[in-house]
Amino acid sequence: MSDTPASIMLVDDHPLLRKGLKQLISLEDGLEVVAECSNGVDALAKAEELDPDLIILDLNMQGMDGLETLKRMRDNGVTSRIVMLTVSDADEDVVTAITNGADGYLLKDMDPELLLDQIQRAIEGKMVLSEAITEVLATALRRPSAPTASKLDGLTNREREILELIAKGMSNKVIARELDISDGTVKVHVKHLLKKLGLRSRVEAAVWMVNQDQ
Amino acid sequence: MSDTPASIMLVDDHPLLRKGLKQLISLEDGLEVVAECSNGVDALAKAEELDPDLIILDLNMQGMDGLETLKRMRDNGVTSRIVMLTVSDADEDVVTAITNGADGYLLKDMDPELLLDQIQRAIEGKMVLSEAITEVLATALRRPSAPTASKLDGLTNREREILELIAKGMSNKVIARELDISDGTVKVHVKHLLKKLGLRSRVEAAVWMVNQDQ
DNA sequence: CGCAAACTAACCCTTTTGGGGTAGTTTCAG
DNA sequence: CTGAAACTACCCCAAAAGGGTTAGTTTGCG
Repeated sequence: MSDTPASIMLVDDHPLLRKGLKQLISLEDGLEVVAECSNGVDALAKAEELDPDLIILDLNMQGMDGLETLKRMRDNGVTSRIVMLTVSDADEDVVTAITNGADGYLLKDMDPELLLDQIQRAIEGKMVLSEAITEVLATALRRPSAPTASKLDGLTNREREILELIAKGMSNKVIARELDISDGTVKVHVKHLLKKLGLRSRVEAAVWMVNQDQ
Repeated sequence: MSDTPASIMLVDDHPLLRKGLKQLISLEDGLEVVAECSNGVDALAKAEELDPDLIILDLNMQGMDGLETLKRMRDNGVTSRIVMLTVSDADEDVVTAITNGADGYLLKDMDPELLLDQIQRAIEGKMVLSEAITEVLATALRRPSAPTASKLDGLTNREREILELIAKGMSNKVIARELDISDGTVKVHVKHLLKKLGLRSRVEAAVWMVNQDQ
């Protein structure tokens, strides 16, 4: 062990969870939480400013989500080890996270003691993955590239965004106002996303999407 | 204040969140966490055994969810005050929770200090609701439509049948062939069912329906 | 730098959708 | 028996959706 404690930054929009995590970490010698952020934007700034040893990053956040935050951090040259922390089930996001430079992917519902172990291991430079996750990753790697992460990945950000709005029942006009673009443009995106997904109408798209995220 | 501390039971399948909550509560005089459960089944047994003053119940749990647990507790004669705790946004579940006997509905992402206040108020016998929730409840009560009876019951058999096909993404023409009636007739049924459900398009209907049967 | 992709927007056109109406048949409760 | 409701089907019409094209701007990559 080194003489100075390892610095850890927490990014999660749930104050309670941050509190729990911080308290858990404080129990351990050699670990110190040097910053807490509740959103991606703050996290970006803090990460560059403090350059912590480890960043624990929530995947599901309001505004800029964890994956986006991760990507931007790496783009900005942040070299801290970054571990994604996420609720519940084995997401397909794990592949995206790893390819975008995450050093680990842990589930929030794991045993606290085990979580602490994993945090230690992450700081030591190892890649840490929850049990349930390793399988997902394994099967993902077994299939070299494509079929893993659903047809959603074939869509551009805008298309995915619009698909989500369609899945809320919105019309092109409403979506246009929501995104502040013309409804003609929305139609273009809808057209493209339908073609990419092999669907024939926005209704099919809505149903598909709603069933997609259970 | 009474002389013995108020007993609190935590039910949540996230150990971390339980930890954070427990730590938060321990800071407060007069409050004591007497039990923690990670699932609904355990919670049912513990609740009857310990009869705590307050049960804090996670809405989103694996297995038996919070609402089901709540209902069964009340069915079993548990008289503890029960406050639902849930992630993020203003669900419509709040109505179900309240009608099923919940004494409060709080969001996990609220400020910890405020949460503590609310817990105190709940123990004092008050109903506690997060800011965002009061609105939902208000609008829900403003429409005394049908608490449980679902708007589906207002539809005729044919309309319900067609709604289900819409929820599979089918167009009027396809539905017509499926049911062996003219597409003009399908349009009539769609028209009626949209009106009855207060929706503005088949997309909204599809989304509503898919979300309806989980 | 040059090129590809994404995003934007407009044009054209056909099909689909949804709202209004009338109207015939059947079925079922009062 | 009478009447209401459901189901059927058509009419008209305006709006929305979707498919095709062209085209300008920006962004990122080699």
